[in-house]
Amino acid sequence: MHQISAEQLALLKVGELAKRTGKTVRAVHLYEELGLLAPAVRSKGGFRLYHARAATRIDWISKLQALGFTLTEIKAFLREWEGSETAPKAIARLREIFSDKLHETRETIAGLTQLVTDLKETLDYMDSCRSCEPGHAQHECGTCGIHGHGGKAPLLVDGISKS
Amino acid sequence: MHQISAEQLALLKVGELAKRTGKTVRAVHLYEELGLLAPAVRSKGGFRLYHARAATRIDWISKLQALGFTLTEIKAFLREWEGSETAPKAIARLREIFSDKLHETRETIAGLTQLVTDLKETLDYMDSCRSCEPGHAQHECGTCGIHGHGGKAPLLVDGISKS
DNA sequence: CCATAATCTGACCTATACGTAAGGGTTAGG
DNA sequence: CCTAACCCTTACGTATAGGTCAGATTATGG
Repeated sequence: MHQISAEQLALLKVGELAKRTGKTVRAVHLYEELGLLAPAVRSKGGFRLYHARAATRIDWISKLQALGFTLTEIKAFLREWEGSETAPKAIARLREIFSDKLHETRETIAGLTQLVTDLKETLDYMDSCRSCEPGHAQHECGTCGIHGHGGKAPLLVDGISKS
Repeated sequence: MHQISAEQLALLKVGELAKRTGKTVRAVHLYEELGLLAPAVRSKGGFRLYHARAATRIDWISKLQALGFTLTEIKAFLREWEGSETAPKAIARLREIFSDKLHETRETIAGLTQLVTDLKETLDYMDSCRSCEPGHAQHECGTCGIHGHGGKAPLLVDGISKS
């Protein structure tokens, strides 16, 4: 009698799990090697079998990665979590980590926002290059006198000319 | 007569250049290996001597890196630039690259902004854990019933519990 | 002339997150 | 039973951006 439980019916093979999470099989294997994720069971033939929650775990990993955490750091969170005796302690630690990352991410956004401004200025500057005559050689850029702004090119343009 | 020109007086040794740009000497060396930057001259003993514009070049590199370009890509820009015959062509190409990156950066910011929202929600959720009794074990998180929101924990919290 | 700080070249090391190939079982369906 | 599609383990490869010696040479102020 080879009974199959409802549990087992819901189990996913690694390829399925990968597809659902947008990762590759190799990535899932890696997460396991690093101790971030383990299959619920193995088939008698050795296939990894996961239940649906594994996808949640992987989505979680992905989100942390997007926040800039490395897999090694993520592993550390898990170990800390597992090592915590009480819930309040565990949550407090996690809160601290997330709170720090929140600030960090805001700074990152601020930095990128500044870069967006720089890019826009740079594009504007380059737009005035449209009145440049095709006869000019590229190494003459910066000496054309076309640009009104006191001739000062933005760093993103200035940096490329003659070292 | 060992005359020293005004030009030479202004030259920087690699350590100086590094300090001014916030990079390490090794990084400057690397940029040279990759063809991103070259010293104006060498001292008779072989020391690299740069003029001030080298700092501009390095700042430019740093900015591009912050935008997510790799050194290899940056090198490609330089080669394209140098290979361009006319100024308009060269500028047009650069404009395209920057324009693309502008859009990409905006998307990156949007993504990070969403993550900031997620983090805030997650922190809020965790705040309600303060009423959690110390008696609770961390693996009980998610089953405490304290949190009002239909008990649904945010992914950033949910992902960490039992795989 | 001397000592100390800075530099030089060359070469191997590190960390991150997988990719890829090899050689060989396992599943599932027809 | 057979076969295609998957999966397994092992292990080396890749790209990025430097870090870190090591042994030798140069620059410089006293």
